[in-house]
Amino acid sequence: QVKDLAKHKDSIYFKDSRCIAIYDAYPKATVHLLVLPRDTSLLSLDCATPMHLDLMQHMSQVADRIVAHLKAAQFRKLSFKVGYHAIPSMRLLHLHVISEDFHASERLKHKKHWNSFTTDFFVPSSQVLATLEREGRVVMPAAKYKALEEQGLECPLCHAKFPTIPSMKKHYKLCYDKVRQ
DNA sequence: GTTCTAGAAC
DNA sequence: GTTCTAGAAC
Repeated sequence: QVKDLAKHKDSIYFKDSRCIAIYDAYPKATVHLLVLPRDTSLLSLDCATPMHLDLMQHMSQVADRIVAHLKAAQFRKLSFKVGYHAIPSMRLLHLHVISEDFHASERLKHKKHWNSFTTDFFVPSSQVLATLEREGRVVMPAAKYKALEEQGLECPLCHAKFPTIPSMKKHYKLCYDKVRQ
């Protein structure tokens, strides 16, 4: 909820005239930040118009600069994703900046959590911008994305399937380290 | 988001 | 018996 942003007061990572980056209160990986527009009339991807392209491109650039900054400093071993949830949990547009070590967070507890960051439910910022530029709007079909959110657990690296979150995370830690070495 | 719990899976 | 999930209630 928008009111919950109040509790982020002490967790501002970056701020400029058009957007603000905060630490997610429930990080689903080692690093999990949100980039929010300061223009709170932009509530979701549904209401994004070509008028918002400039702002959303700026948010994307800020996210990319944050990733570069993190990788240059203490998180040089991590890789990151920058994107939007197709069906967001919070009202007010927010762009996720998240490291891909999803096995590392105790906050990632449920299948929906896993699927929301490892499947196409997570839509890269670049893809959203390209769609908005080409089509003038961003449509997220509810049925398609609900299905992605509810699907069985699958490793995004090797596509192996697992029945439970603990087994999924245990595998992913190994798979992630293997891909990385 | 959290806690609680029934029932499935192991 | 223990682990885990999903759904309800908050």
